[in-house]
Amino acid sequence: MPKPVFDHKAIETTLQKKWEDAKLYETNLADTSKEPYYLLFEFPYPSGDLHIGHWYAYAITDIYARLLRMKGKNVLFPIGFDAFGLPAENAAMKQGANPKEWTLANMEKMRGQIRSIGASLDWSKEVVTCSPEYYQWTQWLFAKLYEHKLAYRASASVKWCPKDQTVLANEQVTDGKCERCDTEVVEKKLTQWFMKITDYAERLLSDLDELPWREEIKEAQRAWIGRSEGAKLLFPLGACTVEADPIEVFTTRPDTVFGATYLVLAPEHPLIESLLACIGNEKEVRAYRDATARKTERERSENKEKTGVQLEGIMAVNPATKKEIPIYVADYVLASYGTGAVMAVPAHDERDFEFAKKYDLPLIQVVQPTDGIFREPITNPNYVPYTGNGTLINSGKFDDKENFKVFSDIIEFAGGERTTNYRIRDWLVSRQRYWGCPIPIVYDPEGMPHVIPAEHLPWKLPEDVDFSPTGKAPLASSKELHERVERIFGKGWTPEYDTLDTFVDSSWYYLRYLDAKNPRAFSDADAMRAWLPVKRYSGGSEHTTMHLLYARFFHKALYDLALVPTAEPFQERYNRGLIMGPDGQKMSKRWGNVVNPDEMLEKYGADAVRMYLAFIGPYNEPGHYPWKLDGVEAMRRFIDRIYQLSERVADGEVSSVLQKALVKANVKIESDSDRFKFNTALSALMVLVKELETMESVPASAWSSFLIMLAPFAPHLADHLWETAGNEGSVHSAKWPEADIELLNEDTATVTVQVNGKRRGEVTLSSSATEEEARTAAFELPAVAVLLAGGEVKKVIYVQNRIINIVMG
RNA sequence: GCUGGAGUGGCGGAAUUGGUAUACGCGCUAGUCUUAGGAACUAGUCCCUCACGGGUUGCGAGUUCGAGUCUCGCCUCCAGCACCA
Repeated sequence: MPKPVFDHKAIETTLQKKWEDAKLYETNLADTSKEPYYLLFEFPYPSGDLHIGHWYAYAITDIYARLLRMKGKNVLFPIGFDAFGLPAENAAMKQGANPKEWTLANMEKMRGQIRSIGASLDWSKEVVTCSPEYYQWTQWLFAKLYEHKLAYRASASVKWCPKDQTVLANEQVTDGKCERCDTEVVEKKLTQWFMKITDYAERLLSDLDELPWREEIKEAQRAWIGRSEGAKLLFPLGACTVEADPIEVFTTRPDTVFGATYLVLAPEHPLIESLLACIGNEKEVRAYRDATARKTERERSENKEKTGVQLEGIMAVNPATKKEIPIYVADYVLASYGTGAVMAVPAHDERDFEFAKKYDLPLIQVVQPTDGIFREPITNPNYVPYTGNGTLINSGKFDDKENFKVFSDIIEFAGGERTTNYRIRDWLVSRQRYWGCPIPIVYDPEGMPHVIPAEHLPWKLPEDVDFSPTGKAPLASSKELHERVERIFGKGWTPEYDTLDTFVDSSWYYLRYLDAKNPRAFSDADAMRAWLPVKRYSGGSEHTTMHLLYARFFHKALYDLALVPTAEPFQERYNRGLIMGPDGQKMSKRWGNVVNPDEMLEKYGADAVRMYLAFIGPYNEPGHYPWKLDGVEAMRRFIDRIYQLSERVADGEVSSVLQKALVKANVKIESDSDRFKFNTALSALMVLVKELETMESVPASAWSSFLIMLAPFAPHLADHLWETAGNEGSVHSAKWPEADIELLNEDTATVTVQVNGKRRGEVTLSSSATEEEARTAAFELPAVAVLLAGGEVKKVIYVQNRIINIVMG
């Protein structure tokens, strides 16, 4: 007779409908009788193709949501769509679709696919960033930031993606390429909208210390913010026919200023233009400037050989030595960092050394190493620049002092000031694309920007638009938008054509979940007080220096405007791993290794897919996991074994052995799940099932406890068996069994016996056995006795219930 | 190059945080059932050895009664940053 199997096709969708009809997962945010727990994952972009990775994101966090609910927490587990963005526009151009319709259709399709995995999501709070109900508040918040000078318009050299025909934020450029399409970016000087994230650099950095995030994530953010302490020093110009301010440099090594033998300006340094008139080699300098302007930053850094041109006929004065030193323009100095000018200390800086060698510039050693290690002297051709600490020489009155002890004194002596510099640049938020949130700004006839008053929000995205990207923002082609602006603001007024980067939309969506339908405010103050910060936030590693940084900035800015009650948005952060194709490669149509999620569900069922994903590895660290059918089949077997086990359920007493097994599983599932280690939690469940399988009949009460523990992992199977076992309601409304840890205290314990640290056997002792008793028992072991005869016992180490180690001479 | 994280069976990964290394699962081997199975079930499965034994957590040292876990040095992989002054 064939064994019965779990008929997932018939059962899973029926149960999902039942849960939804019962509104089982709609969280009452005002319910204060239970402790709130805000569990969040990064909301999806509606690309239209659901990836197994989506389920990995939702189904595995769902395990925890279900567990917490059964443990009596009021759990907020919401979902929405990050619905503005480029792919919609690209599809529009390719297939002639309308970006809005394309997006809405994809969302509808994905809602069904997401639902089919059986996650306990609260859809009633769904947030869609491209809906006017949402983006009016993105605009409102932008206006707030603008009023407080945290959003501003400025001309700057920015990164431009030639393929996507839009500017990009620095964070969206990896290795000189567009994050999205991998095209090499170029620099352009453009007037754009920025957010003043640099104002928050220090707090974004120092507040990391208090966050219980993985060091990896925190370090990546620290590196991105890139704080360095140093000084600003002024180098006045020598004789020159034009009146010019001193050249300001930033240095982290003011202690080496006596060794600065030349200055270098970045090719884009504004001073060069005003000096061109009084330098001897104007043509040459212009030519060099133009040549570097044509290169991308990447091309500049790839060129290992340093290049530059001296500004002839003009000198700067070293403020420490008062001596005149030459000035160069060279592209190894970046205009975007510090002051765009550096003092070169070739004796103690590798880059300056390289440049000085090429152009035969003088080296002055000012730091003498004191570590006693032999190094080539500076007069030797093999000299390598020494960048460490030591004793100062050739430094006037600072000679013989330790360099790091006189930092401040030297800065003062040279007339400079201490400063801190950050690598991070202001966040560029405007995009020359259609499918994004319109920037709520209009320009008066003089071209001055004005924020659009709140009564005109949502400032709607026009529909009569030519999407094709020409480098000019598509919104410029809208007749309706022009008419709207003139109608409301007057003749000669013009709209802002750029839209906001989607990362602006996603910087506050977790606030909107708390009051998703509110037409009067972006969120509810009481709800924010009760629910923020988000307790646990799960997402992808790729967002460490993008979304995660932006959202922290945005939140802090709102905090300063008293709009949110906490300084940080997310308490805990977990970066999830990646589900790869069966071949271990990233799933891609190009490799033909894309796993169709719907087929998996059809064949194995949602519970098997869920459990496979849970078991694949620890969820609290980002690994790369190939999708293996063998693994899914194993979970399918496990499900059927449980299903078959249900036929043995009968009335009866729960033995103490079984009781212990239940408690053990309970404790492990709880503690492992708290650490997002669902793989080991599930293994505890497997051990318990093995235990149950050894029994002729499974007592009904033990079976119910088991089903509750199974419920987070296999919600359909558990609820179905809960019902067939004759229980009331849904297993998902049941209470998690209280673990009686006392039961785990065994009367006896197996104690390992070691001689000189080597395992020689084990003895079973009462768990309260004294050292004396353990010793006696251990000495009686034949394997031990043999060794005892050959020597003298020097020491005995006894760890109760664990180990006894006999140390012999 | 700098910074951070990590190296455990054929594979994904366990190890109460210093106390029986390899849980759980995959794969593999043998068997049972079957006309057959790439189904299901049962048993075995770190390495060397017929065995007795011995060895094993990237490599080498150290601390300790005892080290996968702590310390130091090296190697390798992953990630972030990278001409950042």
